[in-house]
Amino acid sequence: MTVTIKDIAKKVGLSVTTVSRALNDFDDVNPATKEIIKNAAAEMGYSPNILAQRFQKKRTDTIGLILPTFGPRFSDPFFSEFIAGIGNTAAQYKFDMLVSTRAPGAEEMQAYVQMIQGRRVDGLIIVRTRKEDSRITFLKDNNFPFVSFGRTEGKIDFSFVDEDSVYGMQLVANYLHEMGHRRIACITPPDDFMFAKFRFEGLKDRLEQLGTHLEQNYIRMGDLTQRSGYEEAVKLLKMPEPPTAIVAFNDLMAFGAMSAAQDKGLVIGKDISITGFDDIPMAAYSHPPLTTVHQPIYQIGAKVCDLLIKKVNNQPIQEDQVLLRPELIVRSSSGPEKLV
Amino acid sequence: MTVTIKDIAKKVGLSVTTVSRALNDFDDVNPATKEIIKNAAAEMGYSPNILAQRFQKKRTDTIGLILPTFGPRFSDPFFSEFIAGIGNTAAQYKFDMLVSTRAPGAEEMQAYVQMIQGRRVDGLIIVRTRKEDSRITFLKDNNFPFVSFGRTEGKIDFSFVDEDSVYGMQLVANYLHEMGHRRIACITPPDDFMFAKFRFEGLKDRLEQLGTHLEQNYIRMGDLTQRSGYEEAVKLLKMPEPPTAIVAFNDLMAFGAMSAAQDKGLVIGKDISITGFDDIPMAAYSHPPLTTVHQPIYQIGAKVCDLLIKKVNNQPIQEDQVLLRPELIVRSSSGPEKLV
DNA sequence: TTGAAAGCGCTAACAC
DNA sequence: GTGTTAGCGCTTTCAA
Repeated sequence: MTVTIKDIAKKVGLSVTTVSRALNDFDDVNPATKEIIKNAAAEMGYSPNILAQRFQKKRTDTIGLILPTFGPRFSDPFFSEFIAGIGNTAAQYKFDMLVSTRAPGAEEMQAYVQMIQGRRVDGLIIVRTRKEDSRITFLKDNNFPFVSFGRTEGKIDFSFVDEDSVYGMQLVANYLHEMGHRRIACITPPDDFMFAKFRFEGLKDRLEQLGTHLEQNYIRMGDLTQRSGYEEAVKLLKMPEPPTAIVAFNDLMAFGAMSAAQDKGLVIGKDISITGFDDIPMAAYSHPPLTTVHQPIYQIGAKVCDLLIKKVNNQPIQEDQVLLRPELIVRSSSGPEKLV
Repeated sequence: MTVTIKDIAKKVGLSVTTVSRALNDFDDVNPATKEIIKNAAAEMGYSPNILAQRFQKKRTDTIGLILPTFGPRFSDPFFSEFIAGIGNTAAQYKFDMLVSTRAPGAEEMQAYVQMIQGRRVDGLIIVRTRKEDSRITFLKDNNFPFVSFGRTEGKIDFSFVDEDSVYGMQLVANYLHEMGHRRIACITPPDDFMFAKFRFEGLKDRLEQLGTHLEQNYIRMGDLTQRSGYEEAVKLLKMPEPPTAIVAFNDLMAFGAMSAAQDKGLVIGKDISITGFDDIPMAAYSHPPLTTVHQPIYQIGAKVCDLLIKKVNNQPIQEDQVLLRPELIVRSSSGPEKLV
């Protein structure tokens, strides 16, 4: 039998109310009484029934995260770090984190519906925003607290943390152009991902400002996995006039592209330049180390979580739309242009 | 105002009891009545208050997972896939998944204490078991349902799913020996990880059976990250008589070791053989593709979750100690011995 | 087949 | 400073 405040009340000969207030450190309880109660509680091994507390307070002290997955082998180092950022922050606030995994689509939306109508969580975190994001529309319509990692198309009237991908890609464009590259290809994810759009814009527009055109057949679409980076790079390298630089829109695809180039016997950083985006820990230890745009994923996770919990708690928030400036990390997967 | 069964009862002119039973599909309710109630519920947009249900039933319908992390950059592709396996299975059972991230140690144990004494979850999943695993001792002592991915030292009287790492490493040993390798090094994680112990045993014992000795200074300790694989490999390659094969105990460290070898100008698979363990998706797309032992992480996650939920639900379980036979995947990071 | 009533463990008006 | 009382929304005896 677990011990309840009623048991404590009986033991110390006080009412449950007093016990409750003492345990919650209300200041209208006699310090002496408070101590008696607390001692008794400790002695009896009392710990509150969280289910009862939550039910009573209509609060779950839990935030939710629904990870969009593709296929069964969902293996993205990006997410584990993001989760760590959220999880550790949540723990500081004594919040729990509920995680679901769903492929984008109907089932995913259903998970959102369940989460909010069952009030399983007090707030939600959205990742990998899309141009028209039905998740966000839904949460706004239902007036449910959420913070997203990423923005959407159109007016943005919600809290988010995002990296300035446009700027990040401008750095890449500047860099490659400076290195003499003109035949530049890219591998993007499907462009309804908002970050894909920003990254593409940043790259294309800046290149054009610099007088270089991003050719249509140099634009390939992948799905963020290493495999697709490999496959698209193979196609690019088979072209009669292959690119001298490949800009992958995330590190995983960049790794795949590197493999493809190496399979062709090319020396990366010399014969061809390849860049990534994200700077996952692995990027520093690939062969060769990857030139990429750094994204502080852990900190972003922490910030998103912080904003959300403050929101849920009705704490004041100074800034609820955070745009971070990324940084280009030049490593040896890139270098001066060399026409093959 | 959210709608409750009381509201429905009022509307249809029946008691809350009947409404409750109808909604839960009890068969002692007149089918006609049942339909009326269900229609009303749907019409009014009723959805049960999960908090109340849970409180009442003393069940959370939630399973917990506390991920052991090291340092802030916790980026292990292994875990995202494992989480997906658990999450998708949990969803089928309509269970939620609570995830915490803690560095091993005091804080971690505290998280376990909180989880179980607050009854935040109905059951827990343990990952990366250690030789003497205080988490497992604790859960057993408290008679709390759990299933682990991995075993411990000594008598194992709890449910687990594990891969037969001993066997997996025997495959590696056989293979390398057959390829002519005699100077074989390995990079293990700290050996209080149970899987490290098994993998080490499998490698060492089999090699000895084959007449090859695993030399003491060829045994390096890493921390499962790419970085440490790199660093330890650098040391190995600097030795007067470097190994002709490096057996990394997970893929991430193998990748790091590959980088180190490549930095030295070695051609992997020719000048030196490097093998991993896990077969994360990336292993097939590294350069060169990694020879490794396949571990069906997604399925393991799914199985662990399945066992745990069955246990929590008191459903019959045919086999609660599952040992899977791994498979060696030979790719091009390894080949015949070549003395440098 | 249906309803009345109790209670899960906790918090919070309100009164004393 | 402390106690009385009600109630959160639901399930579940038990009786009708």
